[in-house]
Amino acid sequence: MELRIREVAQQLFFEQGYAATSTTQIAKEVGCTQALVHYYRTKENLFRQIFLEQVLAALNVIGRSLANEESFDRFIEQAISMYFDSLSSNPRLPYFVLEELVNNPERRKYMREKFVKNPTYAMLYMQFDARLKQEQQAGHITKIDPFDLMITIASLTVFTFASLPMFQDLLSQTDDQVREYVAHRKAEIIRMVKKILKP
Amino acid sequence: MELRIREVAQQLFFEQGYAATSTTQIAKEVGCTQALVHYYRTKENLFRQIFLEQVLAALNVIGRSLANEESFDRFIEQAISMYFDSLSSNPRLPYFVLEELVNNPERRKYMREKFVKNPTYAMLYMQFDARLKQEQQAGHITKIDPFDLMITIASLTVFTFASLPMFQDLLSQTDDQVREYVAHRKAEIIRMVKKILKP
DNA sequence: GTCTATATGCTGATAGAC
DNA sequence: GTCTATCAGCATATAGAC
Repeated sequence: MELRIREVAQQLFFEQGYAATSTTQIAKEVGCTQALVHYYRTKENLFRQIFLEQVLAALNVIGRSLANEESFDRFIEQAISMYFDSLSSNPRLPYFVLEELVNNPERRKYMREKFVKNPTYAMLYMQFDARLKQEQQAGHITKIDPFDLMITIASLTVFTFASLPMFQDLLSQTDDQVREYVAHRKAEIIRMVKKILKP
Repeated sequence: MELRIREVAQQLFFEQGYAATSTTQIAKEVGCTQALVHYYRTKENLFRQIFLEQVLAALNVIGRSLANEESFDRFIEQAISMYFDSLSSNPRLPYFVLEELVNNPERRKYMREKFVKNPTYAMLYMQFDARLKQEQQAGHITKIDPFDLMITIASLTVFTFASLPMFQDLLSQTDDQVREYVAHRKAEIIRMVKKILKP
């Protein structure tokens, strides 16, 4: 049952956020009593495990894309493409992470300890930085700050997924139209980032 | 007192979101009883008035920027610049609107009725579309879908402000550093959008 | 208009039987 | 491990005195 609680909790946290999801609701969907959700851990503990796992998975995708040794254009294309694809089965993740980090200073602190100060993840950024400098010196791309590039790609990707429910409802789109829209934005973002990077 | 309740409520809704803000907290900060917050209206009613007012103000800024008759580059520059400046005194607004629209299907429905189906705002988009087509035909900019351009600018702008608390805490930035970062992103976004639009 | 007092419901969490 | 029963706290909202 522990696994089922985690699965259901994850889905509900994704869909509604932490504050809007009650342990009672989790229990109801799992089909157990509310007390059982608390037997293992507190709500905050349950959340943290799920949150951490998801962020790690996302960072993993980014990490793997950095291993790409082809041309920089291909690298950018693949990195954005991989990220889009991994999010297509998890479209609520970007908004979920954004929401919890924006609303909860405690979690930002937790993330700083866990990731920013962690050599493994600091290294990811160093690799990205090094690769970018190398391509600049070879004249393949224009001079650009690695942090700026990172934020730009994150902005375009995260917003695409975070605004999906808005987009769907405001413009009365069907599920198929939404899928098409995401595919279109993926291609468009790749195209734009490449253009931005042109010398 | 009615005005003070609205002012305080607005600030708290901005900072914490709708769900996390209680009428008790509003009353405490106003300095009146909790019952008084309910004398005029329900919490949802109070929220809607504030929400509507803020979205209208934001749309107004966008509307005014469209009136710019100078070169398209100047127009883009001014539009983004105006939006950034108006948000600098209201940095929580983009996240606030995003959060409430993502989390609440009722409010998306409300927004669709209020804005998408409203000729005044449909016209804003038509104006933008017309201007873009005109500049394309004159060969000043590359061919681009107006909706794509809109979403791209929104992504870059909204994410800059929405991620501000994250950015500040994760990288331990001072308030001055944050201001500098926002100014930097503003310039960078203008530069990128111009480059994307180059023929 | 602003108050006190209170209704009603939901929350997270715990104690303790089996 | 899973249950029942129950707690204390906080939420929104309302009734009614002044």
